[in-house]
Amino acid sequence: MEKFYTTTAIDYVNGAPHIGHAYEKILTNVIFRHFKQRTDNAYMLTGVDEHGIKIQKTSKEMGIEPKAFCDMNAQKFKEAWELLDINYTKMIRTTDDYHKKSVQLIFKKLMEKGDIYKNSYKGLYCAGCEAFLAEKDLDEDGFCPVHKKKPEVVSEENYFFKLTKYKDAIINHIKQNPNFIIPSFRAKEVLNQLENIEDISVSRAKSNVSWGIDVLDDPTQVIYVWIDALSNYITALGYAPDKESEEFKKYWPADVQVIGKDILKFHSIYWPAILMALDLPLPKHILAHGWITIDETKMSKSLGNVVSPKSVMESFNLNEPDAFRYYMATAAPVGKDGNYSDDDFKEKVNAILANSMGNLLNRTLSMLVKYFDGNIKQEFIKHNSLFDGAKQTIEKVKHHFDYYEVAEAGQEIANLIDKTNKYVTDSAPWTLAKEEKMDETGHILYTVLEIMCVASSLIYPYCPNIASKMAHQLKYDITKKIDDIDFNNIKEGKLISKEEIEPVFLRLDSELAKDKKNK
RNA sequence: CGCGGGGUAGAGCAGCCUGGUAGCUCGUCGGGCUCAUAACCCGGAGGUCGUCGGUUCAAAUCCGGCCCCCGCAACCA
Repeated sequence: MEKFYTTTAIDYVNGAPHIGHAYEKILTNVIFRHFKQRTDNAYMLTGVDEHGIKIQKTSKEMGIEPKAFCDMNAQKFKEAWELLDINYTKMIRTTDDYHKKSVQLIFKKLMEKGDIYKNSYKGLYCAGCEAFLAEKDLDEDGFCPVHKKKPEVVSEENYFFKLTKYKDAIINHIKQNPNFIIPSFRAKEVLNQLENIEDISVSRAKSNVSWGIDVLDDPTQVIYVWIDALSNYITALGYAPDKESEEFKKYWPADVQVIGKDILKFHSIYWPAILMALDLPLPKHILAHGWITIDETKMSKSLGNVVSPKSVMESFNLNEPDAFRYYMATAAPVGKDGNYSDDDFKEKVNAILANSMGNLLNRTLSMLVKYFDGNIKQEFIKHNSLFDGAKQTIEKVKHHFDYYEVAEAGQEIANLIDKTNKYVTDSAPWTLAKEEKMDETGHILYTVLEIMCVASSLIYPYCPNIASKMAHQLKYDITKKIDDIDFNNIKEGKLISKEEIEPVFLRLDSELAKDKKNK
């Protein structure tokens, strides 16, 4: 694999990041970290969307400059991703100078090409929606159903993008590339939507919306969200119509662009059309993920059930995000909705990260110390048929990631751990040790430790801190590429002492359990 | 007839494309083990796979009707 480029949607910085924003970033980051194990040239882009009427309004209400308001909120997103160990390559802000400049040139190029034209638009405008509404969208009273206000009749000179020109090409592309949209059932939805598309308005009168990127040579107009926000995926790499950067040439087209199902239309219709108009190749895959509900209820500000990643970490006293990352990444099969609840979170991470995986390493290392003072002897080191199974697990995990099945890949890893736990119990090394069959005992422990090296590599994208702690106790090089994983990691000699053994992940209720015992 | 997704053990889900003894995780009950983070392993109980009908030697799986939930339908991740 030569390179891997993945992107997230850019978040609108009108508020603070919540669990939904976090879900997408974690999902993308797990994918990114996996592919980093397969190529040295992996790139993950994330970012924030900062223009538009809502930010203009909110900042005005707060009495500060829009840019200052954006700075403040962009920082919150940045901090949240740090907290979650999202090691993105770059975070773009649509207020960045290089982005604004490129967007202006992109707009200009599309105009010169004749794909953008000026037209007068008269319609019912809802300020809350920041959009023109059709008659059929209004309720019985002629009000905007979302904002319960009567839209104003506004006539505006706008620039329009000839979306319809690319309609057939996009339909063909989707039909000829069944994996372009993941999951595939969403492709049907998009094809239906394509039947009814019209040219889209890509600018706003500056008198209405001033907080945005100016149209070159037309001081009355500001570039609207489509071209501004969607272009981030290429401007971040240094693309401009007059000059394609080395980075752009290296990474574009994107391998997978991760987005929420709500913005699929824009990413599978508008975005491809813009790329076609620029004579650029389309991304290989658009991955539309589902929603994370909270206790089976859709998260919304009005319900007051918005959960922030920070609060989850705090309520469980977590000082590293691994458990949260693992839970989020495996919360739902690819493209489907998942649910978050405190109980389920605790249950799941305890079962897999502590009881199965953490405990397996712990019990094995403890025995190695107890029976061999932490030493691996030459006689222990020989092939075991479990290695063949582990090799298959690696292939299965890779295969799942090829289709961005992050939760499914996680399940494969859990299966490997379970199988190994069973192997330990079935072969009962503690009994063999009593019978003084020491070579046999040692071989069993050695086998498990080799498997744990593989497990640490595989779990690394989900839980980088836990995996690193595992690797440390195994003296294993966690930076190893996935295709270089072999079963020659545990060497003859001293591996570990009693003091060095420590649980890699503690049960979330372990303190509680202790308290109960004391009573 | 707007479009789409779904209805499978107490809970959450997989299986459906490529029909052939109904599976996973958690919970629950019983047993085992004692190396380990009250952990780990084994076994049991629990489902007429929404419903009615069709195709077939055989249907959770294919086809049709109906009922019920949930999303989307110009920007809420």
